[in-house]
Amino acid sequence: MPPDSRTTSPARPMRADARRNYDRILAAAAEAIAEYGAEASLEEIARRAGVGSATLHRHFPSRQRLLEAVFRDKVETLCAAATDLAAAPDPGDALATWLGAVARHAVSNRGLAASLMRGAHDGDPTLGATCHTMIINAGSDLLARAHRSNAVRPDVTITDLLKLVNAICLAVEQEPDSAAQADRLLTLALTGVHPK
Amino acid sequence: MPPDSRTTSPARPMRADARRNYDRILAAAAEAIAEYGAEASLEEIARRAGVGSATLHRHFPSRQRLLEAVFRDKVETLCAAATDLAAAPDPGDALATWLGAVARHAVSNRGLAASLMRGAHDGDPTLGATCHTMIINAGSDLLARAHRSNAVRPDVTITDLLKLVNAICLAVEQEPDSAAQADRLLTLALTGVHPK
DNA sequence: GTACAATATGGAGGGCCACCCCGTTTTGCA
DNA sequence: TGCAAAACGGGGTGGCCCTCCATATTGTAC
Repeated sequence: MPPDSRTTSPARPMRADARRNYDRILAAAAEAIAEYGAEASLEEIARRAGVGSATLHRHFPSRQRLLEAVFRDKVETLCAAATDLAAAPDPGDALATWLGAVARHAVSNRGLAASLMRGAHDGDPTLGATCHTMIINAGSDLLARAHRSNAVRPDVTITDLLKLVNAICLAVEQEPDSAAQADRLLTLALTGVHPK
Repeated sequence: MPPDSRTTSPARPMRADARRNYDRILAAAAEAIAEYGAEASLEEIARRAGVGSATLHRHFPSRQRLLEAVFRDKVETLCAAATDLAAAPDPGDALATWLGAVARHAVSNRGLAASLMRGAHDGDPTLGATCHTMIINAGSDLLARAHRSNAVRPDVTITDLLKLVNAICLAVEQEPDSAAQADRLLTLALTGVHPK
């Protein structure tokens, strides 16, 4: 969803060339991030997109903005999954399943975890719908249900859980078998280290 | 412990000027890392130490090497703590206490967590005594005792636990109340999310 | 179809960085 | 005290992020 669509009220529609470049940059960024992670060189992205670096910076004033644009649809998928799982019979299982899905996405999209974790307190509180807040909103309902059914300790917050998930993903990101490791550690963290 | 001490067999002792610069760089690095974290500029460190950047690079061929030298004594403190705790009455508590200490150190020394996590698989398997392996060795005994007393599930490894601790520290590193957050999340991860 | 103002572009350049080359200086031993 | 070996560091290279501004493109009003 480029920031064009005339749903966003006061902003004029993008000019054709602007939109074309916006899309190219996004595609190049997705490619580069998959290859190098969230720290991919912005100049390299501009080069791949065939635009000048100034154009990249005009469309995306910060790396964080670019990451959010790249990951937006993945995040929307996760939010949709949360909505689906809200109807599952066991609220505790539903929450755990969803957290697992978050971990899987974060692991298979290098940089997503880092992107999800930031955005809360560095700059741009003007931008309402960051990946960070979208995910938190999506998870909140799932956690509320789990709380109500007493599947989760009342003092545990959604921020706690997401921080844990993202921390784990960040930590295993460059291991060879990161998906398995993330799953293993997440399960460990959710169930604790004690036997049984 | 600069790599001088004539205990290390085949290497000649360092020349006086080399050793002086080595120490200066180390002090400047500790200062800069405390101020800016593990990503502190190497040129800035050389500048503070009053040496040329080439000298810094000669003594520490990679950032990782420098970090390890800076954190070595902190890591040794942690290893000593592990030895002490090996005599504690409750092996499960001892392990938890030690992991808490690791977390506290990692949080109060920006960059330590990242440093502890790397070193396993990127480059330089020649260098035997990295922070990483030192910590793992220290924790292994504690975990073995905990396993024997059935305080920890048998499939949990020390690598799991340390990865968890470091992941948490990495994640909360730039929050304002990182120490409290790290402690909270670590407890959560060790005990699980379920009530009671 | 044309003219023109608004909009978008990108190359060049500044400031910062990691890392390396190599002529010069310092050290320690004989 | 002489001198080879060891260490030093200024300066160069190339990469990065980001900004300025002269130029080119676009959409629209006529």
